[in-house]
Amino acid sequence: MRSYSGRMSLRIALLGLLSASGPASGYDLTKKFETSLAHVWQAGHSQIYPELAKMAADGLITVEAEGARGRKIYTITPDGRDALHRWLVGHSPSAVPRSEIALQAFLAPLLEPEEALAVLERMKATFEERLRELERLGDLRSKKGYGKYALDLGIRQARMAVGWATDSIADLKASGGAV
Amino acid sequence: MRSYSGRMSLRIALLGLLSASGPASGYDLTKKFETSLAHVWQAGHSQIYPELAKMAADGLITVEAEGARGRKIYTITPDGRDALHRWLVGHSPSAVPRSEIALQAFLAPLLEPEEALAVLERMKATFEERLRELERLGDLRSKKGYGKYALDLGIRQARMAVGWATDSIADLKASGGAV
DNA sequence: CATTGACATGTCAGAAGTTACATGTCATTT
DNA sequence: AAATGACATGTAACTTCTGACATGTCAATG
Repeated sequence: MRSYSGRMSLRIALLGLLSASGPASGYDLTKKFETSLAHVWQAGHSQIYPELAKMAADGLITVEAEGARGRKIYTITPDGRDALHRWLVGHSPSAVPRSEIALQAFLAPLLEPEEALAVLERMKATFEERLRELERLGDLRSKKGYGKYALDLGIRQARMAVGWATDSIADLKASGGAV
Repeated sequence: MRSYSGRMSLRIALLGLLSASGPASGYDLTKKFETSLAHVWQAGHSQIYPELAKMAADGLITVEAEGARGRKIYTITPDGRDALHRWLVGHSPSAVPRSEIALQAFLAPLLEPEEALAVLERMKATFEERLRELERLGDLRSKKGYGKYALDLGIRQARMAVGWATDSIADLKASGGAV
Protein backbone atom coordinates (compact mmCIF):
# COMPACT_ATOMS: atom_id res chain seq x y z
CA MET A 1 0.00 0.00 0.00
CA ARG A 2 1.64 3.13 -1.35
CA SER A 3 1.43 6.08 1.03
CA TYR A 4 0.38 9.03 -1.11
CA SER A 5 1.30 12.63 -0.54
CA GLY A 6 -0.56 14.05 -3.54
CA ARG A 7 -4.21 15.09 -3.64
CA MET A 8 -5.23 11.87 -5.35
CA SER A 9 -8.61 13.28 -6.35
CA LEU A 10 -8.78 11.05 -9.41
CA ARG A 11 -8.65 8.05 -7.10
CA ILE A 12 -11.42 9.47 -5.00
CA ALA A 13 -13.58 10.19 -8.03
CA LEU A 14 -13.12 6.62 -9.26
CA LEU A 15 -13.85 5.16 -5.83
CA GLY A 16 -16.92 7.36 -5.60
CA LEU A 17 -18.28 6.15 -8.92
CA LEU A 18 -17.63 2.51 -8.04
CA SER A 19 -19.27 3.02 -4.66
CA ALA A 20 -22.32 4.82 -6.02
CA SER A 21 -22.99 2.88 -9.20
CA GLY A 22 -21.48 -0.51 -8.47
CA PRO A 23 -18.88 -2.53 -10.38
CA ALA A 24 -17.70 -1.08 -13.67
CA SER A 25 -14.96 -1.33 -16.27
CA GLY A 26 -12.40 1.33 -17.11
CA TYR A 27 -14.43 2.03 -20.21
CA ASP A 28 -17.63 2.51 -18.22
CA LEU A 29 -15.85 4.81 -15.81
CA THR A 30 -14.38 6.86 -18.66
CA LYS A 31 -17.92 7.32 -20.02
CA LYS A 32 -19.12 8.46 -16.62
CA PHE A 33 -16.39 11.06 -16.52
CA GLU A 34 -17.69 12.33 -19.86
CA THR A 35 -21.26 12.52 -18.65
CA SER A 36 -22.20 12.81 -15.00
CA LEU A 37 -18.80 13.91 -13.73
CA ALA A 38 -17.91 16.20 -16.64
CA HIS A 39 -18.68 19.44 -14.81
CA VAL A 40 -16.92 18.31 -11.64
CA TRP A 41 -13.73 16.53 -12.59
CA GLN A 42 -12.13 15.70 -15.91
CA ALA A 43 -10.04 12.67 -16.82
CA GLY A 44 -9.40 10.74 -20.01
CA HIS A 45 -8.98 7.00 -20.43
CA SER A 46 -5.20 7.37 -20.65
CA GLN A 47 -5.20 8.59 -17.09
CA ILE A 48 -7.95 6.30 -15.83
CA TYR A 49 -6.59 2.92 -16.94
CA PRO A 50 -3.17 3.29 -15.26
CA GLU A 51 -4.79 4.68 -12.12
CA LEU A 52 -7.16 1.70 -11.88
CA ALA A 53 -4.16 -0.64 -12.15
CA LYS A 54 -2.42 1.19 -9.29
CA MET A 55 -5.58 1.17 -7.20
CA ALA A 56 -5.92 -2.58 -7.69
CA ALA A 57 -2.28 -3.00 -6.67
CA ASP A 58 -3.08 -0.98 -3.54
CA GLY A 59 -6.07 -3.18 -2.72
CA LEU A 60 -8.69 -0.44 -3.07
CA ILE A 61 -10.45 -2.24 -5.90
CA THR A 62 -10.42 -5.77 -7.38
CA VAL A 63 -11.16 -7.37 -10.70
CA GLU A 64 -14.19 -9.52 -9.88
CA ALA A 65 -15.01 -10.56 -13.41
CA GLU A 66 -13.64 -10.34 -16.91
CA GLY A 67 -16.36 -9.70 -19.46
CA ALA A 68 -16.46 -9.82 -23.22
CA ARG A 69 -13.75 -8.17 -25.30
CA GLY A 70 -11.29 -8.12 -22.43
CA ARG A 71 -13.54 -6.02 -20.22
CA LYS A 72 -12.22 -5.91 -16.69
CA ILE A 73 -14.94 -5.31 -14.14
CA TYR A 74 -13.62 -3.51 -11.08
CA THR A 75 -15.31 -3.68 -7.69
CA ILE A 76 -14.56 -1.46 -4.70
CA THR A 77 -13.12 -3.27 -1.67
CA PRO A 78 -13.72 -2.49 2.02
CA ASP A 79 -10.29 -0.81 2.01
CA GLY A 80 -11.47 1.29 -0.92
CA ARG A 81 -14.66 2.29 0.88
CA ASP A 82 -12.56 3.22 3.88
CA ALA A 83 -10.23 5.43 1.87
CA LEU A 84 -13.18 7.15 0.22
CA HIS A 85 -14.95 7.72 3.53
CA ARG A 86 -11.79 9.06 5.16
CA TRP A 87 -11.27 11.57 2.35
CA LEU A 88 -14.85 12.79 2.34
CA VAL A 89 -15.01 13.23 6.10
CA GLY A 90 -11.45 14.31 6.75
CA HIS A 91 -10.25 16.28 3.76
CA SER A 92 -10.98 19.98 3.59
CA PRO A 93 -10.34 21.32 0.08
CA SER A 94 -8.48 24.57 0.50
CA ALA A 95 -6.50 25.34 -2.65
CA VAL A 96 -8.16 27.81 -4.98
CA PRO A 97 -8.61 26.05 -8.30
CA ARG A 98 -6.62 27.48 -11.17
CA SER A 99 -9.02 29.22 -13.48
CA GLU A 100 -8.09 30.43 -16.96
CA ILE A 101 -11.29 32.43 -16.95
CA ALA A 102 -10.33 34.31 -13.80
CA LEU A 103 -6.85 34.87 -15.24
CA GLN A 104 -8.32 36.35 -18.38
CA ALA A 105 -10.67 38.50 -16.33
CA PHE A 106 -7.71 39.66 -14.26
CA LEU A 107 -5.72 40.68 -17.30
CA ALA A 108 -8.54 42.02 -19.47
CA PRO A 109 -7.99 45.63 -18.27
CA LEU A 110 -4.62 45.51 -20.07
CA LEU A 111 -6.47 45.49 -23.39
CA GLU A 112 -7.93 48.40 -25.30
CA PRO A 113 -11.54 48.93 -24.13
CA GLU A 114 -13.09 47.54 -27.34
CA GLU A 115 -10.91 44.46 -27.16
CA ALA A 116 -11.71 43.93 -23.48
CA LEU A 117 -15.38 44.28 -24.32
CA ALA A 118 -15.12 41.59 -26.98
CA VAL A 119 -13.37 39.25 -24.53
CA LEU A 120 -16.08 39.78 -21.90
CA GLU A 121 -18.86 39.25 -24.44
CA ARG A 122 -17.26 36.00 -25.55
CA MET A 123 -17.00 34.86 -21.93
CA LYS A 124 -20.62 35.72 -21.32
CA ALA A 125 -21.67 33.63 -24.30
CA THR A 126 -19.59 30.71 -22.97
CA PHE A 127 -21.24 30.97 -19.55
CA GLU A 128 -24.71 31.15 -21.05
CA GLU A 129 -24.07 28.05 -23.11
CA ARG A 130 -22.79 26.25 -20.04
CA LEU A 131 -25.81 27.30 -18.02
CA ARG A 132 -28.18 25.94 -20.66
CA GLU A 133 -26.28 22.65 -20.73
CA LEU A 134 -26.44 22.21 -16.96
CA GLU A 135 -30.10 23.18 -16.81
CA ARG A 136 -30.85 20.53 -19.42
CA LEU A 137 -28.97 18.00 -17.27
CA GLY A 138 -30.96 19.17 -14.26
CA ASP A 139 -34.27 18.46 -16.01
CA LEU A 140 -33.18 14.90 -16.67
CA ARG A 141 -32.33 14.01 -13.11
CA SER A 142 -34.58 16.31 -11.07
CA LYS A 143 -34.80 14.31 -7.88
CA LYS A 144 -31.95 11.84 -8.14
CA GLY A 145 -29.87 12.67 -5.09
CA TYR A 146 -26.50 11.43 -6.15
CA GLY A 147 -24.71 14.39 -7.65
CA LYS A 148 -27.60 16.77 -7.15
CA TYR A 149 -25.74 19.15 -4.85
CA ALA A 150 -22.85 19.37 -7.29
CA LEU A 151 -25.20 20.02 -10.19
CA ASP A 152 -26.93 22.77 -8.24
CA LEU A 153 -23.53 24.26 -7.45
CA GLY A 154 -22.60 24.18 -11.12
CA ILE A 155 -25.82 25.89 -12.16
CA ARG A 156 -25.46 28.61 -9.55
CA GLN A 157 -21.87 29.06 -10.63
CA ALA A 158 -22.83 29.52 -14.27
CA ARG A 159 -25.66 31.92 -13.38
CA MET A 160 -23.32 33.96 -11.21
CA ALA A 161 -20.77 34.11 -14.03
CA VAL A 162 -23.36 35.37 -16.52
CA GLY A 163 -24.33 38.10 -14.07
CA TRP A 164 -20.72 39.04 -13.49
CA ALA A 165 -20.03 39.27 -17.22
CA THR A 166 -23.16 41.36 -17.80
CA ASP A 167 -22.25 43.81 -15.04
CA SER A 168 -18.60 43.99 -16.06
CA ILE A 169 -19.57 44.77 -19.64
CA ALA A 170 -21.89 47.53 -18.40
CA ASP A 171 -19.15 48.89 -16.16
CA LEU A 172 -16.64 48.89 -18.97
CA LYS A 173 -19.06 50.68 -21.29
CA ALA A 174 -19.93 53.24 -18.62
CA SER A 175 -16.33 54.04 -17.75
CA GLY A 176 -15.34 54.15 -21.40
CA GLY A 177 -12.26 52.17 -20.47
CA ALA A 178 -11.08 54.79 -17.99
CA VAL A 179 -9.77 52.40 -15.37
CA MET B 1 11.41 29.85 -30.05
CA ARG B 2 9.73 26.76 -28.64
CA SER B 3 6.28 26.15 -30.10
CA TYR B 4 4.09 25.30 -27.17
CA SER B 5 1.10 23.00 -27.31
CA GLY B 6 0.16 23.28 -23.64
CA ARG B 7 -2.02 25.92 -22.07
CA MET B 8 0.96 27.89 -20.81
CA SER B 9 -1.17 29.94 -18.44
CA LEU B 10 1.74 30.42 -16.06
CA ARG B 11 3.57 32.18 -18.88
CA ILE B 12 0.60 34.40 -19.52
CA ALA B 13 0.22 35.26 -15.86
CA LEU B 14 3.90 36.24 -15.66
CA LEU B 15 3.72 38.29 -18.86
CA GLY B 16 0.60 39.98 -17.52
CA LEU B 17 2.28 40.97 -14.28
CA LEU B 18 5.35 42.27 -16.09
CA SER B 19 3.15 44.20 -18.50
CA ALA B 20 0.93 45.70 -15.81
CA SER B 21 3.45 46.47 -13.09
CA GLY B 22 6.67 46.88 -15.03
CA PRO B 23 10.04 45.13 -14.62
CA ALA B 24 10.36 42.74 -11.71
CA SER B 25 12.48 39.92 -10.35
CA GLY B 26 11.42 36.32 -9.90
CA TYR B 27 11.13 37.05 -6.21
CA ASP B 28 8.84 40.03 -6.81
CA LEU B 29 6.68 37.96 -9.13
CA THR B 30 6.47 35.15 -6.60
CA LYS B 31 5.23 37.67 -4.03
CA LYS B 32 2.62 38.93 -6.46
CA PHE B 33 1.37 35.39 -6.95
CA GLU B 34 0.94 35.21 -3.18
CA THR B 35 -0.94 38.47 -2.96
CA SER B 36 -2.80 39.95 -5.92
CA LEU B 37 -2.93 36.78 -8.04
CA ALA B 38 -3.55 34.33 -5.20
CA HIS B 39 -7.28 33.94 -5.89
CA VAL B 40 -6.75 33.63 -9.63
CA TRP B 41 -3.71 31.46 -10.30
CA GLN B 42 -1.26 29.75 -7.97
CA ALA B 43 2.42 29.14 -8.52
CA GLY B 44 5.42 28.76 -6.24
CA HIS B 45 8.94 30.00 -6.82
CA SER B 46 10.08 26.52 -7.85
CA GLN B 47 7.81 26.79 -10.86
CA ILE B 48 8.35 30.47 -11.54
CA TYR B 49 12.15 30.61 -11.73
CA PRO B 50 12.54 27.88 -14.38
CA GLU B 51 9.65 29.33 -16.39
CA LEU B 52 11.26 32.77 -16.41
CA ALA B 53 14.48 31.22 -17.72
CA LYS B 54 12.57 29.51 -20.54
CA MET B 55 10.67 32.68 -21.36
CA ALA B 56 13.95 34.60 -21.59
CA ALA B 57 15.33 31.88 -23.89
CA ASP B 58 12.21 32.31 -26.03
CA GLY B 59 12.69 36.07 -26.21
CA LEU B 60 9.49 37.00 -24.40
CA ILE B 61 11.37 38.72 -21.58
CA THR B 62 14.92 40.00 -21.02
CA VAL B 63 17.16 40.64 -18.05
CA GLU B 64 17.61 44.41 -18.22
CA ALA B 65 19.44 44.82 -14.96
CA GLU B 66 20.93 42.78 -12.17
CA GLY B 67 20.27 44.29 -8.79
CA ALA B 68 21.66 43.62 -5.34
CA ARG B 69 21.93 40.07 -4.00
CA GLY B 70 21.85 38.59 -7.48
CA ARG B 71 18.42 40.01 -8.24
CA LYS B 72 17.60 39.58 -11.92
CA ILE B 73 15.19 42.21 -13.16
CA TYR B 74 13.06 40.90 -16.02
CA THR B 75 11.42 43.19 -18.56
CA ILE B 76 8.76 42.18 -21.07
CA THR B 77 9.81 42.43 -24.74
CA PRO B 78 7.61 43.40 -27.72
CA ASP B 79 7.43 39.67 -28.54
CA GLY B 80 6.21 39.09 -25.00
CA ARG B 81 3.54 41.76 -25.30
CA ASP B 82 2.49 40.20 -28.57
CA ALA B 83 2.14 36.73 -27.08
CA LEU B 84 0.13 38.12 -24.17
CA HIS B 85 -2.14 40.10 -26.45
CA ARG B 86 -2.71 37.13 -28.73
CA TRP B 87 -3.69 34.92 -25.80
CA LEU B 88 -6.07 37.47 -24.28
CA VAL B 89 -7.80 38.22 -27.56
CA GLY B 90 -7.65 34.80 -29.18
CA HIS B 91 -7.88 32.21 -26.43
CA SER B 92 -11.28 31.12 -25.22
CA PRO B 93 -10.98 29.19 -21.94
CA SER B 94 -13.24 26.19 -22.26
CA ALA B 95 -12.07 23.43 -19.91
CA VAL B 96 -14.03 23.20 -16.69
CA PRO B 97 -11.55 23.68 -13.88
CA ARG B 98 -11.03 20.68 -11.63
CA SER B 99 -12.60 21.47 -8.29
CA GLU B 100 -12.09 19.36 -5.20
CA ILE B 101 -14.99 21.22 -3.65
CA ALA B 102 -17.36 20.21 -6.43
CA LEU B 103 -16.07 16.65 -6.20
CA GLN B 104 -16.77 16.55 -2.50
CA ALA B 105 -20.21 18.04 -3.10
CA PHE B 106 -20.86 15.43 -5.75
CA LEU B 107 -19.93 12.56 -3.46
CA ALA B 108 -21.37 13.91 -0.19
CA PRO B 109 -24.68 12.04 -0.68
CA LEU B 110 -22.71 8.80 -0.22
CA LEU B 111 -22.23 9.70 3.43
CA GLU B 112 -24.60 9.21 6.33
CA PRO B 113 -26.79 12.35 6.62
CA GLU B 114 -25.06 13.61 9.79
CA GLU B 115 -21.66 13.18 8.19
CA ALA B 116 -22.76 14.92 4.99
CA LEU B 117 -24.12 17.75 7.11
CA ALA B 118 -20.78 18.16 8.85
CA VAL B 119 -18.98 18.25 5.51
CA LEU B 120 -21.33 20.92 4.17
CA GLU B 121 -21.01 22.99 7.33
CA ARG B 122 -17.25 22.85 7.05
CA MET B 123 -17.41 23.95 3.43
CA LYS B 124 -19.69 26.82 4.32
CA ALA B 125 -17.22 28.03 6.94
CA THR B 126 -14.41 27.86 4.37
CA PHE B 127 -16.42 29.91 1.89
CA GLU B 128 -17.32 32.50 4.50
CA GLU B 129 -13.69 32.88 5.46
CA ARG B 130 -12.75 33.28 1.84
CA LEU B 131 -15.46 35.86 1.29
CA ARG B 132 -14.22 37.93 4.22
CA GLU B 133 -10.67 37.77 2.87
CA LEU B 134 -11.67 38.94 -0.59
CA GLU B 135 -13.87 41.71 0.78
CA ARG B 136 -10.93 42.95 2.82
CA LEU B 137 -8.85 42.97 -0.39
CA GLY B 138 -11.66 44.86 -2.14
CA ASP B 139 -11.59 47.62 0.46
CA LEU B 140 -7.89 48.14 -0.15
CA ARG B 141 -8.11 48.59 -3.90
CA SER B 142 -11.61 49.98 -4.43
CA LYS B 143 -11.04 51.79 -7.68
CA LYS B 144 -7.79 50.36 -8.98
CA GLY B 145 -8.83 48.85 -12.31
CA TYR B 146 -6.16 46.25 -12.80
CA GLY B 147 -7.55 43.03 -11.40
CA LYS B 148 -10.82 44.56 -10.32
CA TYR B 149 -13.00 42.39 -12.53
CA ALA B 150 -11.28 39.25 -11.28
CA LEU B 151 -11.68 40.35 -7.68
CA ASP B 152 -15.36 41.04 -8.23
CA LEU B 153 -15.69 37.61 -9.82
CA GLY B 154 -14.01 36.01 -6.81
CA ILE B 155 -16.29 37.80 -4.36
CA ARG B 156 -19.42 36.83 -6.27
CA GLN B 157 -18.14 33.28 -6.42
CA ALA B 158 -17.61 33.11 -2.69
CA ARG B 159 -21.01 34.66 -1.98
CA MET B 160 -22.70 32.19 -4.32
CA ALA B 161 -20.91 29.30 -2.62
CA VAL B 162 -22.05 30.42 0.84
CA GLY B 163 -25.62 30.57 -0.45
CA TRP B 164 -25.32 27.15 -2.03
CA ALA B 165 -23.97 25.62 1.17
CA THR B 166 -26.71 27.24 3.26
CA ASP B 167 -29.45 25.95 0.97
CA SER B 168 -27.93 22.49 0.66
CA ILE B 169 -27.71 22.20 4.43
CA ALA B 170 -31.36 23.21 4.72
CA ASP B 171 -32.33 20.72 2.02
CA LEU B 172 -30.43 17.94 3.71
CA LYS B 173 -32.05 18.71 7.06
CA ALA B 174 -35.50 18.88 5.51
CA SER B 175 -35.20 15.62 3.66
CA GLY B 176 -33.69 13.90 6.68
CA GLY B 177 -31.18 12.34 4.33
CA ALA B 178 -33.88 10.71 2.20
CA VAL B 179 -32.23 11.31 -1.14
C1' DC C 1 30.35 40.00 16.43
C1' DA C 2 26.96 36.47 16.30
C1' DT C 3 22.35 35.45 15.37
C1' DT C 4 18.12 35.98 13.21
C1' DG C 5 15.09 36.74 9.50
C1' DA C 6 13.72 38.72 5.23
C1' DC C 7 15.70 38.69 0.68
C1' DA C 8 16.91 35.92 -3.43
C1' DT C 9 17.71 32.05 -6.69
C1' DG C 10 17.95 27.81 -7.92
C1' DT C 11 17.51 22.19 -8.47
C1' DC C 12 15.37 17.65 -8.12
C1' DA C 13 12.21 13.84 -7.70
C1' DG C 14 7.90 12.53 -8.17
C1' DA C 15 2.81 13.10 -9.07
C1' DA C 16 -0.80 14.61 -12.15
C1' DG C 17 -2.53 15.60 -16.54
C1' DT C 18 -2.59 15.88 -21.98
C1' DT C 19 -2.11 14.25 -26.62
C1' DA C 20 -0.99 11.10 -29.74
C1' DC C 21 -0.01 6.48 -30.93
C1' DA C 22 -1.10 1.53 -31.00
C1' DT C 23 -3.81 -2.66 -30.85
C1' DG C 24 -7.50 -5.62 -30.99
C1' DT C 25 -12.88 -7.29 -30.53
C1' DC C 26 -17.50 -7.61 -31.94
C1' DA C 27 -21.96 -6.40 -34.29
C1' DT C 28 -24.12 -4.20 -38.05
C1' DT C 29 -24.39 -2.70 -42.52
C1' DT C 30 -23.09 -2.84 -47.47
C1' DA D 1 -16.95 -11.11 -47.34
C1' DA D 2 -15.46 -6.51 -46.42
C1' DA D 3 -15.99 -2.20 -44.31
C1' DT D 4 -17.53 0.60 -40.67
C1' DG D 5 -17.96 2.07 -36.09
C1' DA D 6 -18.76 1.43 -31.26
C1' DC D 7 -16.46 -1.17 -27.75
C1' DA D 8 -12.23 -1.82 -25.03
C1' DT D 9 -7.49 -1.38 -23.18
C1' DG D 10 -3.31 0.07 -23.11
C1' DT D 11 1.62 2.87 -23.71
C1' DA D 12 4.85 6.86 -24.61
C1' DA D 13 6.35 11.43 -24.62
C1' DC D 14 5.76 15.54 -22.81
C1' DT D 15 4.05 19.47 -19.90
C1' DT D 16 2.66 21.11 -15.52
C1' DC D 17 2.67 21.23 -10.68
C1' DT D 18 4.20 20.18 -5.73
C1' DG D 19 7.30 19.73 -1.89
C1' DA D 20 11.67 19.26 -0.31
C1' DC D 21 16.41 20.32 -0.56
C1' DA D 22 20.28 23.52 -1.21
C1' DT D 23 22.80 27.83 -1.20
C1' DG D 24 23.99 32.32 -0.34
C1' DT D 25 23.26 37.87 0.72
C1' DC D 26 22.23 41.65 3.53
C1' DA D 27 20.26 44.50 7.44
C1' DA D 28 18.88 44.85 12.02
C1' DT D 29 19.02 43.33 16.64
C1' DG D 30 21.12 41.67 20.81
